[in-house]
Amino acid sequence: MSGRKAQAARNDELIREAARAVFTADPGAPISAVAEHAGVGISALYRRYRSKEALLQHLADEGMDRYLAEVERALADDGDPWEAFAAFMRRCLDIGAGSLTMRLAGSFEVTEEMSRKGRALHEATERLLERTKRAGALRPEIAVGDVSVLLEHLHTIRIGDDARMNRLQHRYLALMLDGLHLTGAEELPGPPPGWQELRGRYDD
Amino acid sequence: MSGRKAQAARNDELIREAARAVFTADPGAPISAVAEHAGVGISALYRRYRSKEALLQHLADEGMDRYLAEVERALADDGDPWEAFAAFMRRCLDIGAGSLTMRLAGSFEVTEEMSRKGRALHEATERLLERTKRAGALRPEIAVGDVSVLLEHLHTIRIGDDARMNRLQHRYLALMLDGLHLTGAEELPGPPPGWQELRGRYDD
DNA sequence: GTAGAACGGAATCGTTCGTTCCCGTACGAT
DNA sequence: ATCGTACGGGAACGAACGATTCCGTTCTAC
Repeated sequence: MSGRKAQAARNDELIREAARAVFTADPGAPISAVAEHAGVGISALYRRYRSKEALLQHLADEGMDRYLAEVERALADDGDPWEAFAAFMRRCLDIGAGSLTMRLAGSFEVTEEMSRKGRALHEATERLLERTKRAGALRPEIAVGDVSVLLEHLHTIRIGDDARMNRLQHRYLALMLDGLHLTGAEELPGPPPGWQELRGRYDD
Repeated sequence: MSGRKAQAARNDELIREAARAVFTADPGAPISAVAEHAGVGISALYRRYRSKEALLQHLADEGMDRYLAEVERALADDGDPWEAFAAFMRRCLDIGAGSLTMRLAGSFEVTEEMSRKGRALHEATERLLERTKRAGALRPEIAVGDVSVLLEHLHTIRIGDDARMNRLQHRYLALMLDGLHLTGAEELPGPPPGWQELRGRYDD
């Protein structure tokens, strides 16, 4: 329980958590800010990740996994399709899923593995949207890219402390969900953002 | 028409325009990017503004004027109140009003004059919202702070070239307007962002 | 032709940040 | 209790970036 090994194990977690929090708040944050937030020294960080880029890759990869888990959880939900979708969006907002990866766009090399995950994730989201539309609960013109953009931008709302910020993010999510649920409304302008457009930002 | 004086006058405009474009795209952009975008040298810039901060102040101030002009134009519109409000939001989106000032938050000293304008602007927006609500066209829980946050964040959507970007911004504005127009919906969570909260970001 | 306003852009001077290095410390085997 | 060692803290180093200044050039007005 105690001892160097225990501290090391605790630090593993501490560092992952701090990195997620710090880079979500500010994708361009210095690595020293992560160490500080985690309450450890810089070398504890470099012992675990070769470089800042390696840490970012790890974070993005982990973020994709979390997001995928949420989509699958929503797909497994047999209740009201709209409520399942809305709950999915709310959870994504809380855990930062679906946005970290995109906010980090351009700051690291994209591995083949991540590309593959990205596609899988895209398809799973597509299935969720399809199901919700079939139930007549979601505007038919909404595409996967819309979900990405919406989640990503909800996370950029950063006012007040963490609790207040979360509350405000949910306020605007609620507003958008109301808009998304409006199946009878006039069609939205412009085509939704496509796969290419969103991925394009990684290749700066 | 030609000559140094003419070029100087042209540069005045060129520089203002470039600064607006560049800092709207990236509030942290280097000053050399503005010069480059304007097609002038750096000294042309420093001849007009004492420092970067002075330029930012000028820009923010100008942005407030533009925003105020839009609110007043909307208040002067005697047609359908909802349509007047929606058109107001669309115009703000196009001219970058209501967002530049906030995106620059923290990067310069706020003058007393700007504080005063800020309050005036807040009150004018309040009147516009009130009128729209009285017509039963806007959710009653929407506050001025909501409009600020919404406009500000719509501008952070930056995908593709300028034309595409603008189109996407309008796509999400349309979605939100549908949400805002929904007077019968369940109340949004959390209190709206207040004057203090929004201004607080200037004092970093 | 010459003084002087405006320029363009290179040089300067800080600052910031990723990464490396060195040292102190506490664990755990003897 | 003690020594070897792995680990973490944080100062030091060097590169990159960007605001500001400086200097030589150009073009206008007289």
